[in-house]
Amino acid sequence: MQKQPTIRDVAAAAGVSVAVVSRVLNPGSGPVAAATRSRVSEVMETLGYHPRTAARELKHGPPTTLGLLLADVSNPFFARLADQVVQEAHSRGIQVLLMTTQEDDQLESERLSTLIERRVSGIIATPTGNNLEIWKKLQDMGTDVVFVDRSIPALPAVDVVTINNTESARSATALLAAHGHRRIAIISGPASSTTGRDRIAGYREALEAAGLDQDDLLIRSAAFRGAAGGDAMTALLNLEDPPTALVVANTAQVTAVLRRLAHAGISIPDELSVIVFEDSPWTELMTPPLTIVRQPIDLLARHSVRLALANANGKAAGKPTVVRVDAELVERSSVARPKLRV
Amino acid sequence: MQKQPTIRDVAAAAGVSVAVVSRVLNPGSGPVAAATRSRVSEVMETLGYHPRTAARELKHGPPTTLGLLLADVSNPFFARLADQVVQEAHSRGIQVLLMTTQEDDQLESERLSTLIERRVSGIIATPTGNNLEIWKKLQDMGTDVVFVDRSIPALPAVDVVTINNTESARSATALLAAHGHRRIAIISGPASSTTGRDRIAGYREALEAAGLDQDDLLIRSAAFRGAAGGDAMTALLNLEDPPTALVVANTAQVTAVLRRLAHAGISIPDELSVIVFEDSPWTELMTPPLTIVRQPIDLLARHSVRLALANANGKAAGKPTVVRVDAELVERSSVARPKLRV
DNA sequence: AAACATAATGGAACCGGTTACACTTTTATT
DNA sequence: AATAAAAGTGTAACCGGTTCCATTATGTTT
Repeated sequence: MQKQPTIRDVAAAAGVSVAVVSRVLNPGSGPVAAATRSRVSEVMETLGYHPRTAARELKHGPPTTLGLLLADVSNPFFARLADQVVQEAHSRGIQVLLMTTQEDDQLESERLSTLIERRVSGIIATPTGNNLEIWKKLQDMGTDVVFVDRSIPALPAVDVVTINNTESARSATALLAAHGHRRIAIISGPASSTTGRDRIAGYREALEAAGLDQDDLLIRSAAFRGAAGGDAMTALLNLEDPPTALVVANTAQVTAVLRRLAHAGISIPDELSVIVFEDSPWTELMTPPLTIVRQPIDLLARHSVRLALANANGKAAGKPTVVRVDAELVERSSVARPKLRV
Repeated sequence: MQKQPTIRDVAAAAGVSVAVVSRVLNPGSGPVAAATRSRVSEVMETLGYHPRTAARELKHGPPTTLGLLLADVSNPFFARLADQVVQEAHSRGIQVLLMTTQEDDQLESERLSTLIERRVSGIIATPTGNNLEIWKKLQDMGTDVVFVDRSIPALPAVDVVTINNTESARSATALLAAHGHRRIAIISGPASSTTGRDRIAGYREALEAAGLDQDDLLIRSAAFRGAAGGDAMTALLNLEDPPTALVVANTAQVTAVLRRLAHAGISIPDELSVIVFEDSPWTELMTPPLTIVRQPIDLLARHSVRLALANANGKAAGKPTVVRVDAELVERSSVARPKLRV
């Protein structure tokens, strides 16, 4: 366990002052003679010198770290988002601190405290919906906050990057209606989430446009975590007049819903047409291949990183940006015309 | 954009010295009168004071950050690993810097440089297999390096946490042999990876134990990224004497292989029995539900974090620890007796 | 009440970089 | 050749915490 050389060690070994070494370290911060530069570089090499980030950040905390605060990373949607965010950040020389909330306010608040203490330049988050004061404080401090996938209406000043949830649910529902379905159900995220609300709104729009009756019994919310999706599915199956088609708009609950369907022996699409919000490669391998709503995760990531770094890069804090990217409806084989009732 | 209060602002406002404030900040570092403590705490609250991590780390870089260097996070195996590592780290008050290599030496080397500059206390990584000198240097510096899922034989001094790959592949192969299969194929990771090598070794052991002939044509390696798995599958199907059973031991290529099978119209398990190394909830939803090897990701994560923090917590650097956890063979319906050849 | 241990606090150096400013050389201008 | 401008380098302060050590207040023991 050798202790690391400092900038002064390098300066001494190269026979120059620390200022010169610093200039070699930060090209453009001042003139250095070519000969000196190469000598210093050489010394750094032989000494195995690496400047300490902590010390650098002390002077003027440079935008070198981003906080990525997600519900969890076991959900493939968030996993791919994390992957893309990390890649995008790396390509700009930025590091990513990954944190998870498990959808828990308290944990979220703790994570935010650490991010404050680290003085990260930006935060990309899927907010739980609470901790309003902390989010505000973060912005006051000049941190670039970007909400991705969801938003908090009570915080209109925050940049937001989401897919066009209303439109996605609308087109999925419309496709089912076009196939002749009249009893179309939706399982969505909790109504407390903007995601859930928007998708249900789109669903309603589609029903209305198709001239179909709305039945609140066909609208089910399922929490992001746990087995809520399965229970919602069971409830739908037990309805007096059960649905002939279903949109599973809560990404986190897709497999739980399908498991329940398999368990109940419901065949897709003969007994139930299904469209899911989920872009796993597995959806195509199912029997039958599932019709899906594909969310352009790479775009979400790219825009999020861009916004999270925007202010730090000097762009004055103007009005908040809202980016809404379109999802893609991929038709496969889980949607068919409804069977006539016996 | 208000500028943040410092410890001196707090000290001034509370009418005490910075030393006292620091002691309030770090309980146990020295005595503070109860009255003073509460007054200072109050001032910190009203001023909205948050100590800067960068400044704290400057004195004695405390073990507050872990580097997690994975191939990528879009792979569900790594995603869940990341999720568990983050949770485990958080429960100990440690933050996680997430980085990805895309299996690229060059990128790995760059990531490691940033981790060195940050003086992270520990690194959990799935190494590409190169950059030996950097890994060594990291250890010299006293960084706790833990390889997870894979290892580098040329670096025997590093802690390693993996599943028991040999045994996992052995038992999967043995199950197929027990069902009467004599032509059993395996698609595994590249032979350059310990994971790939160990699994093939286990496969061979099982064949030998069952008294079956070994045919190198039945052993296929597929790179971790890209479509290599599909090509390997095609090659197997085109064999003069194609296999009746298959172990897909390269987690990253499972869906690619299955896609090729679906495309070729091969029915499972009638024409081909299949066991995959993969624990996605989707495997159970397939037709038929797949027999899988389940890797105890939570254990991998827990041990990794423990080891990555071990030395930092004062435990002298002894001999390297190797943790090998057992995977679980979950029998479902993708394995059957082979059909008699016509 | 004297003597001493202990608690509470403050002053100032230090961690390892960056940077404003002063100073000394080169190089360019007329 | 004199002078101005530019290039190269060094000194020391600073960032915001932590911590050693000295000093003062409080409490205990005989």
